[in-house]
Amino acid sequence: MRHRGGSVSIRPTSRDVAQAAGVSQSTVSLVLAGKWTGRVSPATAEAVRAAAEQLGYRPNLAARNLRLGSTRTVLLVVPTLSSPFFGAVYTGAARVAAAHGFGIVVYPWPDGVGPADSPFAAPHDAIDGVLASSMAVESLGEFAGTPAVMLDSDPAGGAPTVNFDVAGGMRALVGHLAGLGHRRFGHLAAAVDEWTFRDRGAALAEAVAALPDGRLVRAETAIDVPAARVAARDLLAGARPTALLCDDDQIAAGAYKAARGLGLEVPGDLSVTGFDDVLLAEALEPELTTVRLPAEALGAHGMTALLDLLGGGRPRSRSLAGELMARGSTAPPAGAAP
Amino acid sequence: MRHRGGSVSIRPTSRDVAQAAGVSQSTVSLVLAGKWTGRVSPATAEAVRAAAEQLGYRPNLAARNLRLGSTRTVLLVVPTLSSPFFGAVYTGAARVAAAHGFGIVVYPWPDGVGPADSPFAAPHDAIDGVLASSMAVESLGEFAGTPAVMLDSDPAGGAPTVNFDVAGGMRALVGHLAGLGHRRFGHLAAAVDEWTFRDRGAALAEAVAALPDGRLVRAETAIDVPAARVAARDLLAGARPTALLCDDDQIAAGAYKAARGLGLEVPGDLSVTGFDDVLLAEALEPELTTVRLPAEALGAHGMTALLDLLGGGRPRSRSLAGELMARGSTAPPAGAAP
DNA sequence: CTGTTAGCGCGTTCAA
DNA sequence: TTGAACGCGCTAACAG
Repeated sequence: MRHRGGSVSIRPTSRDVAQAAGVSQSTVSLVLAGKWTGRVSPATAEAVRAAAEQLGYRPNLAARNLRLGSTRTVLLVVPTLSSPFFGAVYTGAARVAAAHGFGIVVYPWPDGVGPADSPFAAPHDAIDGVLASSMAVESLGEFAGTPAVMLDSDPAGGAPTVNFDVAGGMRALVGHLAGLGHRRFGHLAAAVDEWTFRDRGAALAEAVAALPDGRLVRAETAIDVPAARVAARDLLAGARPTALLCDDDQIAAGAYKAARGLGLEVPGDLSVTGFDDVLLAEALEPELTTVRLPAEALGAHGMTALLDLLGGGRPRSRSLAGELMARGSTAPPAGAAP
Repeated sequence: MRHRGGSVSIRPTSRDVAQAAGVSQSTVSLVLAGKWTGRVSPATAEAVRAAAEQLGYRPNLAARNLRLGSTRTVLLVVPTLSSPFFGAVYTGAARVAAAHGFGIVVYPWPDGVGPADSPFAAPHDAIDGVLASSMAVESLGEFAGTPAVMLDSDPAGGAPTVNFDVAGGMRALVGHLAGLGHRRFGHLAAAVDEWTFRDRGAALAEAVAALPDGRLVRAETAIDVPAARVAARDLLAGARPTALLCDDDQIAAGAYKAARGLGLEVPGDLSVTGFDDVLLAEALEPELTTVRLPAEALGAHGMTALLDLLGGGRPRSRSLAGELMARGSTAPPAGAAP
């Protein structure tokens, strides 16, 4: 609703600013775009700024995007918001994006939701690029064709990738445990068909096989505490590993419960390790030996690669090392010589 | 890379579709908008759909938004992504939004970051409305003027609000503990100046005051495990409450550690309660008695209210009840008669 | 130094 | 039943 004469509750356009400043629309555009030096007199430039300020003018993004064909916005696609992990990824990515005048917007895209579900619910292409974390490149469906960098995903997808060296992390864990004297290992694997978990499993199997007398049993579980508890109980009831390596800190929490349920003490009777080092690791008791994955660096490197890609470059895939966090949940096996 | 008859894989426009189908642009628009009944012959409509499908046409959002003046997108502003809580809020909001053809995009806006930090980093106004969770309406700054619904925020802000009945939750907790025989309470409060925590503290003080012989001591802590541990230790070293009510599950995790550090058993020597019931509550041992806050319902009701607001309505503020989850961390105080 | 002009791709009148 | 023409607000050429 427009009120003539007095104040206007309608959003001012660049034309309104031009009119108020007594210049043309293009002059306004130049001045507000910042690159007017030597093309507009400082006096008129100041007049334009004043008029814009006083009118509370802010450019219409839709129009600007339409004209420019780019939005300086990238989409961070994550499988879920229910893990603190992605908060860190966002923070890292947003920091480098902001330094380049880019914005990041987060789009949780749970697996198994087809693109057909909501034709206009996704930001489609109001974005310049996609940063996708922890998913297969194929499940990007709708965003196919948009420049994309995959995070924590299968490097065999064709898109540039920034990953964690999860294999190295697993080897570090096994090395740590073997150094403590462990030989009989259990693997509580995440029953999720993702690259990172496949890689973890393979690296673990390899590392144990390389150990003289190394033995490994394996069970799968969903990534939640109750499921992990059941899976751990079943595993421990059969074989009797002295160390249990869990694909995720949440799974480790379930393993704790199973161990206590069986009268086993952690770490006295059973060493337990996790993976990720999210908030859970330090909340548990004893605190969890795990591998810290540099999630913030993942986001930052991913955004850097995407910026490179958008600029026409061909960023190289790379891998980020994790860090072994040795804490209270691991100890020499019972009866081992110190 | 798509190879089709040697043509370049440039994004098709509605004009391309029109040309391919042998009709005019407006016909394409009508057909794809779904409102063509009685204005376009079924045969041509089908031809248009086929052409669009075959070309992989998808409308340019920027142009559509410019023309329509609305984006059918709302922004969910959250203070952090590092809490699983907001994942649930998103899920609830997204479900309702999708049912109405709206999309939701998440924008993490940490407290203390001024709007001046990144002129174009925020989605500004490429949105129809804002759903802001767990923040003061004043800190919405940049989005002032956009239709907004506040979630889990101070109802005194002017904007429509959807909140949790945290006061009721606290009363339920106190009732539960008092029923067990507790009279001396400790409050580990979150040192965060947010409505929800102020409300929790007030409700707790009131409930304890209403109890014959009720006593309450109080300490503040940041919301993380190590800080909470220190605060809890200090509190327990002074007064000797038999029950410790924590403003958050993470704080409760720290309290567990402090208790064990002092040789106190939970719940034998000290009952502990949390608030929120996020993943931590069931991972701890013993499992945490806490108040489950219906985060998903919060998001859903908030989105419903925002839709109402966008439609010109005046949604009423409302409050959602929490649910007491009595688990293993609470028991009668030592020496109490059963 | 500044104003005029021409679209970006779409949805929606108006005529045919 | 369909097509031609217009304009959303902005920016980038090109004139003046």
